[in-house]
Amino acid sequence: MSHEGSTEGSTGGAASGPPNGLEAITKGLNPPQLEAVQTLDGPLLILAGAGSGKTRVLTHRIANLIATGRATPDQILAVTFTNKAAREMEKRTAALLSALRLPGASTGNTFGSGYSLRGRMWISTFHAIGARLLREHIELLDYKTSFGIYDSGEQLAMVKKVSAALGFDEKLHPAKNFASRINSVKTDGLMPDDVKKRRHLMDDQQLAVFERYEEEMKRANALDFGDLLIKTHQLFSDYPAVLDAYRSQFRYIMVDEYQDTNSVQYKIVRLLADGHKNLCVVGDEDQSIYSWRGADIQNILSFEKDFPETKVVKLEENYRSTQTIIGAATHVIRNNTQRKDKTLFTNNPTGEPIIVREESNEYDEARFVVNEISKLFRETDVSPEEIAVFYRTNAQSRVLEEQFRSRAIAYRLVGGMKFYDRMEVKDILGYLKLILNPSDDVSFKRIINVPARGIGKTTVERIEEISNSSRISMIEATTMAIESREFNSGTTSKLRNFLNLLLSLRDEARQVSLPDLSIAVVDKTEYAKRLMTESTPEAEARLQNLEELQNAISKFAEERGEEGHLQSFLEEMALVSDADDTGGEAEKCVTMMTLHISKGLEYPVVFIVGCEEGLFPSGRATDSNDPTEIEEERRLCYVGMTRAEKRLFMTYARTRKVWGSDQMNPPSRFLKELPKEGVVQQSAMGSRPRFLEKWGDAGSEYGPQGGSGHPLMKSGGSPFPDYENAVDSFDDTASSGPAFKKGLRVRHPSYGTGSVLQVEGTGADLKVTVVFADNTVKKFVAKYARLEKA
DNA sequence: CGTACCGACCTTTTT
DNA sequence: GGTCGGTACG
Repeated sequence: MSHEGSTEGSTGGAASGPPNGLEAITKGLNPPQLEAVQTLDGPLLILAGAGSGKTRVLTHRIANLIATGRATPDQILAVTFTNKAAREMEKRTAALLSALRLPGASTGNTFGSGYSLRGRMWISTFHAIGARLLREHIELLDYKTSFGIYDSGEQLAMVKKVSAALGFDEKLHPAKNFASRINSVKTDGLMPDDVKKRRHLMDDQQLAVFERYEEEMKRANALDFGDLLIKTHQLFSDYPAVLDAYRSQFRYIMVDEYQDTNSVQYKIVRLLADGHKNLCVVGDEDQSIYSWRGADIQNILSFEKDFPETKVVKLEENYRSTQTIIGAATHVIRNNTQRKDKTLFTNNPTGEPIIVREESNEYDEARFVVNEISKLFRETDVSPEEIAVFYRTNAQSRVLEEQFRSRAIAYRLVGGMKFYDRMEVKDILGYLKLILNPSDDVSFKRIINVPARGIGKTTVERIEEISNSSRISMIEATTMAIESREFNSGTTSKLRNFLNLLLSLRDEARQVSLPDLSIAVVDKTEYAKRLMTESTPEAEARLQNLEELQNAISKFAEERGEEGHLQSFLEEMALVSDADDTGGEAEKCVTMMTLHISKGLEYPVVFIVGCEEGLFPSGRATDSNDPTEIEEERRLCYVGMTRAEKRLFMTYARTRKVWGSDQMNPPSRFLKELPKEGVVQQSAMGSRPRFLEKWGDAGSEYGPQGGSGHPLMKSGGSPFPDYENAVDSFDDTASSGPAFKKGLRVRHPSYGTGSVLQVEGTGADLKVTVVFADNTVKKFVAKYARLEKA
């Protein structure tokens, strides 16, 4: 932030550097940053701690590559993890180059005042790059250039179709399981033939579905997310001429967030970089949080082995956060074993203490967050867009939203339920997809009777059967069925009308612009008309969403000009997922998002809510007790904490409604891993002296902070209830936090209701013995058992 | 064939 | 508490 911004108008060239006032490129960089920016040839590994100016180094390095004449913008390939990061990097590089007034800087597409790299430099995600390359060359792999991209929902629909066609019962063999199995092998780059050689990866049924799935995807001329990478790799490995062309084009390659690359991405990078080895990867093993989707932390841990000549630069100075925050985050991540040796430090001021806050339930927790935010508005000059709230799961946003709304504080959600996840939007997109790609059976099934046109389930099933048995698309199957008089005259005429509708829309697509086409779809399908006759609030909202979609399409077409056609729009819809730049909404809003999405961002004030065992770390991680899963959760905690610049709040609730019933979870182990220094423990439930003993001497140097009117625990007090000893001090009538106590009536999701027989152990080891109605006696580890008060 | 209601299952995290 | 699939009825 403070170290940002490029300096203009410097004169004279550095001796080692290129001409034309290059101090702007090197100015204000610390020694390791400088080294990274000036190491241009050969393999380079940048271990960039959180907030160490990574993006700055990358953009300056790109500028340096261009300024030294090593490469023109289109000879640089920069891969980022999200589209947002790509845009950010592009913007900042362009600004820097424009400030340098480099020769050639004005030859690009220049919009307004800036130097634009759009269309010249390759900065985007692996998936987007794959899509772009495949658009160009996929005919080599026997697909059509108009291929569609299936998101996870469409992929699941396809798996369902296949699974049903093979006669699997959805109850016994949920398509979801097949889909996740398929995705898991595909992120490792494996296709059915590979799995045949590694039969431990799938059982016969899974393999059968996988094979048929691939066959059907091919016929539908559709690619899933995994395909975008796998086919790109296949293109390169099977067609050396293509590989050679791109090898010579991309003379310099950079990969950001390298710790989150999966094995296919790794192979693609290797193929491209193998000739010149001008490969720079940047990452931080402590921020690897995507192993569940195939990211392999080994890629970064063994980079030096893969490229023996590698130069390693460590960026360890953090410019973002206070010493307190860095100290605490470091203290937490130190508990991980899968790390490189890297120590984050900062020269920033000590700053305010971290507040750890106990609340009785998730509503109080949300109220606390909102109260603190109002207080910040009142007492400091913090503005809404400087505040972020992070949570582990999207479901947690609801309660927070309620509180924000009730206190009239503007907020925005990043990620989660996306605009184009809405039914009506997906319906219209379904039409658009089908127009472009008539073999897209998933879209066909989606819209054949939307809006309702009297084509029922039986008819659709019959069409699907024909499609399956003749291995033809459902559109073709429909035509065939009509010709062979499959259906009665009523159904036949409805089907004819539907096919004619599609034909006329395809006609339209050839003649009119993208925005006009989408208007035509809404129009000719009578989609909007039906909604208008409904005149319910829901229908009203849907109409508004359609309008919003129309606006998005118009905006897209306007921005992209020639490139703004149907295909590029659909591609963008499939690949851009962060619902981030929705107009000016970001202004004056508090931001809420999952911890995962927060990676790469920074905010002066950060709240991390729901710090409880079973939620964060997630239940999956705590249940499995797999140390690698816990370590990944811990990295997630580290990521979240290091987003904060000045203030950090971490909260937990004693009870929380999960799936409609109350659960009691102990505070997150990560809270226990915080240092004593610089952390203030607060509880909204009054002081409970017994808790204080456990935390020991401690004593923070900070005095108690005002806790929005709540009684405040003295710093040094343990927030971690020792349930057994705490029973007495809990006031069950005042707080909703029940403790296990002999005789307490409890309910278990599978065993029903019973009463507590015995309580032993403390904290995370607390065990509860319960006798149930049918006299069975069970002993639970309280932490894992989903016991609730009956 | 369409709609309205009931119950199962659900929760990680995302390109 | 919310979604999706299944079922019963109009």
